[in-house]
Amino acid sequence: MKLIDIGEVSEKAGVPASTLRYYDEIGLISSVGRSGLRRQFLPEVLLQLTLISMGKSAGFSLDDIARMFGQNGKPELSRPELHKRANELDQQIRKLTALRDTIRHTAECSAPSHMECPTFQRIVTLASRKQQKIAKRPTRKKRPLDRPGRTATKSGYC
Amino acid sequence: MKLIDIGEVSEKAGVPASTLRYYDEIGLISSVGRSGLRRQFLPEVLLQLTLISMGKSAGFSLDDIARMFGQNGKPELSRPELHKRANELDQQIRKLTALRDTIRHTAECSAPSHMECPTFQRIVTLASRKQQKIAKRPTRKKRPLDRPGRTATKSGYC
DNA sequence: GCTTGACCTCAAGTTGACTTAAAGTCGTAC
DNA sequence: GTACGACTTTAAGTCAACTTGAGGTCAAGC
Repeated sequence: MKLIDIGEVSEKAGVPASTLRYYDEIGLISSVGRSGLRRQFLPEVLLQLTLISMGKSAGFSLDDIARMFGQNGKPELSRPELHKRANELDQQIRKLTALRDTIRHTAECSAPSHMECPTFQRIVTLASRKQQKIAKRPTRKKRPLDRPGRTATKSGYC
Repeated sequence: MKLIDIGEVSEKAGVPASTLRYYDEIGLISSVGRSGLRRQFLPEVLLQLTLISMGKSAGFSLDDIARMFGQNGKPELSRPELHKRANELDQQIRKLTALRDTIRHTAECSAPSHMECPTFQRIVTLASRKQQKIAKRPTRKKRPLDRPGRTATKSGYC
């Protein structure tokens, strides 16, 4: 089993060595030895760092991440707890999708203030409504949010 | 135009009044008047707060959020910059989707350590690979990531 | 043997986003 | 007219996640 030292990990993962030291210190990753003073890691640490990066971009705390993928290799969280996390992620993905659509829309929309734009309002309120009730919403014919077709709107912007 | 005061905004948006004051102070939202000492807001502040919440859960800073949806109603960012933001969000959505699948998988997989599980590794590395090259990847028949069908894996876990 | 560069430790500093505390000010109900 | 409760201001405190700085150590190349 080949060990890689901190410099290489840092370079391959694109994570500063100081951060790796910090992660090691808090037990999020763990070095398996030293060569001289240099920390050495198992190759799988790269996979862990990918997970950490994904977790962070989802807004999880390092603590949460550690609990989800314990450095021993087994999650500390129970199966239902993990599923709960996954479902929360689903929620968040919907939020981000709405935000993306909103941003694309504001980039294109000619309304003087997007707050006045009905399409804009629709995307946002629709997204926030989804937060509350997921289960039973009437399935409708979808059309792309940022190009709402030919239906004229009151303001005429979109 | 009906004004709503800070208490009501706080309650309706589920945001502490102290936070609203803070947002007001840094110019992320703006109160339009006072009744006595109480800040009063236009109803559209609720929409703004929804946007702020979405932006935050995407990891944007309050500064970024302000720049994307300026309180005047017009974004400070240029069209291409907005599209760039939207594309970054697309990236992030993919990341979160991979993370969700990974979590669901670790919840179900029986491997003693998920680091050893080939399915796990596949989800994660696939996700991180997507970060680099988006444009030209060969389109393949998809199958759901966490139930990889009948193909036996080396370890036999998944 | 000496220098160099990449690491080390430990403590302290930084940043963003708030929260809390203390002391004050209104409008309303009694 | 006074007590109450919901607000106000300002300054200071908190928290996570790092980063920085100072001073030290080690292996390799000259």
